[in-house]
Amino acid sequence: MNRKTQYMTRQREQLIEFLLAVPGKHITVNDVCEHFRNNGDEIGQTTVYRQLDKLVDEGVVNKYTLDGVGPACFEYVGKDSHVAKNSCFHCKCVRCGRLIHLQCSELDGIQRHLYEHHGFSLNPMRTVFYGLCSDCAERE
Amino acid sequence: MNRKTQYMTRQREQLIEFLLAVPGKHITVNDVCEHFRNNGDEIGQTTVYRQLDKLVDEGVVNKYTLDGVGPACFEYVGKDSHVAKNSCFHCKCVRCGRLIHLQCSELDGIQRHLYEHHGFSLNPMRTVFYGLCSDCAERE
DNA sequence: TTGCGTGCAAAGGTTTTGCATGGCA
DNA sequence: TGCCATGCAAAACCTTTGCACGCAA
Repeated sequence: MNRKTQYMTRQREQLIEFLLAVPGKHITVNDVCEHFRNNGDEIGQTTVYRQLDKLVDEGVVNKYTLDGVGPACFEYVGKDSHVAKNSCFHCKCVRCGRLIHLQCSELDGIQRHLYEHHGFSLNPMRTVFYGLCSDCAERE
Repeated sequence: MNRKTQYMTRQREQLIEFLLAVPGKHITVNDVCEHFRNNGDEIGQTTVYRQLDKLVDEGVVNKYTLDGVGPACFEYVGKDSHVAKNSCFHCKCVRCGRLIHLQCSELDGIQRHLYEHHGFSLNPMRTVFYGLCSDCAERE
């Protein structure tokens, strides 16, 4: 769709800088716009969408939609996210909405299994596990 | 939100019948509406949304948004989907869009691990693994 | 008869697109 | 200077809501 970026514009630079400053956070397009609006440096919403798309294409930013509801979330994952060195998984509680980050070596087994037995190269950063967190499971 | 259903209306009956007729398929609200439009039996879009919501609440239908893009998909999973006997997982290729159904007992281990070590009750039916299918991985 | 279900129309929220202008290399 | 990037406005989409009417039990 959007493959290559050629120019380093002010907007692109500031967007990347912002994403780098909030590692592990899930940022929406609106978050980005508000941040810059509050800082005096406006960036058009359309531009944010387009630059984020590019960063996703380039593989340095990750996009997910939590539970298929609401706006998409973005997260900077770095230049070598395709190297499975940072296999952080996400669990999302479908009841209370809590998002849990898991950095668990055990789960890497899934990745290996999917690859070896099903020929599927899992991208952990893009995958969200849905279910119930312990609190909500107790309450059910 | 919408908890209990009381009435068995024509619309509800036909919707369920339709879902039962396409097991394993991922149906959108639009698919449902079109199907009935072509059959002379119209069902209002709003009603489809509302009945599907109820069926999801009741646990007999499953909802997902593939890759956070486009409309939500629904699939009939039956009355005892909460019993983990039918742990079908889905893998979605982020490149070609292919959707792969996996019925693999090995993957049940994930479920157990998440529960025992992280207190998280995974709902396999709602979870989609993202990554690359073998064809696309080869091409990269 | 009661109150849930239906469906139209409208609103709401997110994302995309067209197009003229701006700015990097 | 040549293109890509920007950003406004508008359109496109998907989904939800308000409200009057219909209908199952």
